[in-house]
Amino acid sequence: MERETFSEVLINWYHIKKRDLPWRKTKSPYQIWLSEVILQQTRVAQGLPYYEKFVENFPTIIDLAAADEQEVLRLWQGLGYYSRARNMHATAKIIVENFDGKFPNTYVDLLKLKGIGPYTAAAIASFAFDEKVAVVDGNVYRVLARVFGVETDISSHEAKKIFSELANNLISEESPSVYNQAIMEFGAIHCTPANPDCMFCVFADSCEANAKGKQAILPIKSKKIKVKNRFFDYFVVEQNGNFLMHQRNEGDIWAGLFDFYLVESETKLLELDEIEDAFLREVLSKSIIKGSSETMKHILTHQRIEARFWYIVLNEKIALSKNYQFYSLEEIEALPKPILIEKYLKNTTFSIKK
DNA sequence: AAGACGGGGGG
DNA sequence: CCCCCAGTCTT
Repeated sequence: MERETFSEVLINWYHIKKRDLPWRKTKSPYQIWLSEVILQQTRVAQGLPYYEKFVENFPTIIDLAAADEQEVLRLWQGLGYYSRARNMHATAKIIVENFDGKFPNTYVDLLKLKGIGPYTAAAIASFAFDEKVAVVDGNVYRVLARVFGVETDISSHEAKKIFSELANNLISEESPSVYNQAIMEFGAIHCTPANPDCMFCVFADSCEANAKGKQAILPIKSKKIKVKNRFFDYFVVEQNGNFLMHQRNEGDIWAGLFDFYLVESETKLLELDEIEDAFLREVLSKSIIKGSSETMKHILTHQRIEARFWYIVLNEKIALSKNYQFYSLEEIEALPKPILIEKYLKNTTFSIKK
């Protein structure tokens, strides 16, 4: 296929079929950046309400930079990959404080910012500044692998280079921005992972995968993720209507989010007499056990968590450690929390007496 | 080059 | 149950 033909056909398709999405109506690099970070590894349907919330709460990069990280994380709650929110917040501060609030306007400079990798730099550079640089995301891998019959393993080192070069050869000279939108839109709603609509495809006659019936195997992806089992016994310690929580550290899931006192096992949920944790032993000796929740399963891409929540009421004073603190239910509402914790709180009624 | 990092939706 | 999603960062 001629390159002119590919981008022209694609762009013609796009003008007819594109969805009406809010970040396509702006040239604001801030709003485009916001949408791109939200949409990393996230579907439009899931990200859309978050985009609206962020634009409403933080209309400008100044507002975002001025916010507390906890506030940003709370707004991000439920979207996952929380380092995206923390990196975005840190980058907002850098742009406001060091760059006088002006967004870097080239691919190369954008790439230097935290949380902005090759995909997002290309997206911002083309959408906001009309730079001719091709985006390469999961949609682009799929569309190009199928239409051009590229069988390079997309999880291999060389794939990034091969697909990137191909995409940059195909990109429209006149409207690189529209081309980038178009190829991703085409991958998202027409050339879908499962059941692509090849029957009514604008590339039906030229697509390699369609000719050879290889839609199901392209793109080729070899990497398999290992799933780790984890068992969480959470201790929901109440004292005078307040609950013990702390902010999770980096180096594990949910960094920066708040949860209860956690005892983890690699093999099974624990019974109370198996608890060896010294702090918890002391807490238990001074508490009334109100009961435990049903086992809750929480599935992440790379982890399968079984969790149980022990609700206990602490009657005596105790020395706190590890950045733990008591919070009222009202304060807890404002804290950023993992969905697992949010679900537990939602399904539990505490009989609090003060 | 490989692993870590969330949560939801579709088949 | 398995796969994928407008990827990036760390080791």
